Amino acid sequence: MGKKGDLTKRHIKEQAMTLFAEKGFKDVTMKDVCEAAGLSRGGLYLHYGSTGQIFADIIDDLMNAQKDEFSEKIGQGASAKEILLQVLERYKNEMMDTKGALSVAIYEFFSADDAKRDNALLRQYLKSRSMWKQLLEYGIDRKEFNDVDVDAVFDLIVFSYQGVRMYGTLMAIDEQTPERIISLIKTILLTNAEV
Amino acid sequence: MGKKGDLTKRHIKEQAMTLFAEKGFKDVTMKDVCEAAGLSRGGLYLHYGSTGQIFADIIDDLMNAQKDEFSEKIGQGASAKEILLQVLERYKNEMMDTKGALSVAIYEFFSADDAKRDNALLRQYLKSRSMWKQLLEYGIDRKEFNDVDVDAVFDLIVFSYQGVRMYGTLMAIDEQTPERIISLIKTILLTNAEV
Amino acid sequence: MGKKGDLTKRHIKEQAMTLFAEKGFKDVTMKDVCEAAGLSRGGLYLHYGSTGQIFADIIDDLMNAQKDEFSEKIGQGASAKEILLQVLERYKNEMMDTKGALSVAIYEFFSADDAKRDNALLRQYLKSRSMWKQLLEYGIDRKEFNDVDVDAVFDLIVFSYQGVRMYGTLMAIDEQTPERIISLIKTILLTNAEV
Amino acid sequence: MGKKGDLTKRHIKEQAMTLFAEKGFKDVTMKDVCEAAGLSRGGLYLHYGSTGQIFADIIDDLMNAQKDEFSEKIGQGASAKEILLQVLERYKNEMMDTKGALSVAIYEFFSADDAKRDNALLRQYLKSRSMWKQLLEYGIDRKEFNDVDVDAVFDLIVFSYQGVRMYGTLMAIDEQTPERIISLIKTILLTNAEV
DNA sequence: TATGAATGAGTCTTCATTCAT
DNA sequence: AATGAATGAAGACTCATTCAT
Repeated sequence: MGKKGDLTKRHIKEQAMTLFAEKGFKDVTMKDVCEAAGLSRGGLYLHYGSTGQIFADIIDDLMNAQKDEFSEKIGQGASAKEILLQVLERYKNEMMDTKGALSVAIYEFFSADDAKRDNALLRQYLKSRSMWKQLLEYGIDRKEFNDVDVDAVFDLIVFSYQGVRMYGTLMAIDEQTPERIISLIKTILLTNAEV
Repeated sequence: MGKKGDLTKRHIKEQAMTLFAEKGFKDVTMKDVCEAAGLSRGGLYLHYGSTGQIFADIIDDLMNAQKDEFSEKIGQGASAKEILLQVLERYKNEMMDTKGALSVAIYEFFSADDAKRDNALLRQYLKSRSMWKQLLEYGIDRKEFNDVDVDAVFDLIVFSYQGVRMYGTLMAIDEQTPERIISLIKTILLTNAEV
Repeated sequence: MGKKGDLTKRHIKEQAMTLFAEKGFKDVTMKDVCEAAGLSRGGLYLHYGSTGQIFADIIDDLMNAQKDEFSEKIGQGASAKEILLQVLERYKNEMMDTKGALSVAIYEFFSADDAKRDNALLRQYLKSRSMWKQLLEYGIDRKEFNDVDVDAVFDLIVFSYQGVRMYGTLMAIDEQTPERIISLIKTILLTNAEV
Repeated sequence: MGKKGDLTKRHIKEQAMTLFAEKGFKDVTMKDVCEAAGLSRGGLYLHYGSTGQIFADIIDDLMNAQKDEFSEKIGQGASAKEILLQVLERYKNEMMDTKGALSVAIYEFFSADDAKRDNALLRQYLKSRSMWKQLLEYGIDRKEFNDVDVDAVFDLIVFSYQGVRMYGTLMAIDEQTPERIISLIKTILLTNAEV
């Protein structure tokens, strides 16, 4: 527990994350990581054999860090609308945070090699879907949300969100865009969308 | 016009396009293109100095090939709903066409280097936006569409479309997803969406 | 026929052969060959992808260069004893030529990797065997040689020859050794070995 | 004597021997030995500074283990022919034992570097020679062996033996070969070789 | 004694790019 | 226009070796 090697690994991941955020996945070399982490060639290879391993480790950490943000609140009988407004607010901010880190890298990483694409992303998507469905059904039950096609709304939310995030790294997206998308989603869900 | 060099260039672009579709942008080398095009090193360099030039040329061709599909029909007084259903049908098919070519490469190309992101994508986005706004306003005018926030609906359509296309290259997306998204968009726009 | 590339290849093989003779197979690096041949890194890789390929090519050349030295003379009805004495004389000289080139390298090369050992050496051995058997049987027929076990004598000749060549590269072998071995072989074969 | 360090050294040598037998000398790295011996890098270096040291140590052990197998029997007035047949039987078995360990490694080790070839092999050769000469002269004295050139016969025996052992690691040698060679040697030595 | 993290040198390998023909 | 040999730089990867603990 907590050996020296683990510290170094964490340090490598932190430095590498910055690089991935800046340059995407494919343009980061082991040499880059060495220099960023202040490690020698051999020193880095002691811990990771490729940028792919580093990236996969980072992704793993991120995914494990993500928890179900809805369940607890639903358990406490919170208002579905409140929960929704909160998460949409967060989504909006993330959509606007263009440099927001890893989307480019993730895209390159998972598109690189069939071996990688297997699971991680899909698992993440499914997890997110089950969370959202729970919320949406909860809201519909409580008559807080309109009686929509839960799957459709989820797909619309998640893919428009991802679309904006990705295109935001490629071109200057109008600041109003996230705003507008979020509003429209509210309109779809909330009966009296006096947002 | 129509010199031999242009023929060779076209041939190079065709072969390179296949490579870009397979491997994305960053992983295609000039060497790859040489081999694919059956040209010698020197021969290729006579026409293009880098994969970036080839790709930019390809993108250019694609964008120039895209014409305003709505204007004409609107001019002829066609039904807004009909126009909408047609284009959404096309979008749906494109969303399902996973290998559908260049999205990965485009993403890598435009995310690569600030110099490149200039505006090609943005121009494309704006062009698309003005086309859609024209259609949407036309439909609202004719009472065929609900009285929605035109900009918001456009953003929702285009970014959810792009989101699906991109994620479709990263993971196995449920075949129903494009279906559902398109239906939901219809619901938003069409008063009696008995789709 | 006779392109520039072939000239370069020959040049590479010549320079590499010197290196292999000096250092054996495993200690010669592609870098060594580059420098010896006066070629750049990339230049060498244009022609050969590994020292193994170079070595295999050299071995191939050597084996193809080797011709049946007995057949013709036998066809001319030459004296078996004369043919024998000539070839044994050559063997003796080769046994004494310690630096004599590639034995170390050959040993390392063929012992390296099961894939390589398959054939080349065995084929060479079998070719040599059939040549020798022809000579020995010819000599026995003509009553010039004693009525020996042809296979046994061949094995004794070839393996003692190889044993001396190999050990000669490892330690200082008595100059008389080849002499003695050759004489003994003559005694075995020739009825009145007043050699 | 008999310290813990000696135990570790013996353990290292045993594990390394396996590696040398498998891969020859040049391809075994200190890292390999670490892993095989279950030692850390630093731990191994405490005992040996290079694979050369380990190998030299192993060779030393082997040579010291070799004792004069003839003297004693000769002293007891045993039959020369019996002694001969026994040792030739052993040689035959060793020739057939292809994986029989260290010949490749020995060859690479002693051919590697002039510094190493000093004399270990030569000493071994001379020791073996004096043993054999003693036996051969003993047999000739007792009229059990033909009156051969003792040095010549020794060289023939030892080098054909070594030749077979070495080539046996490079190519598939006919199982009959050792048989035939040994028989022929008996024929040379024994008057009535009704073997 | 022993550990294992870290260093740095050496080699491999692949390309973008040039140039004589 | 086109060829393809050649260059040289960049990055990958592996070890021998050291050293703080």
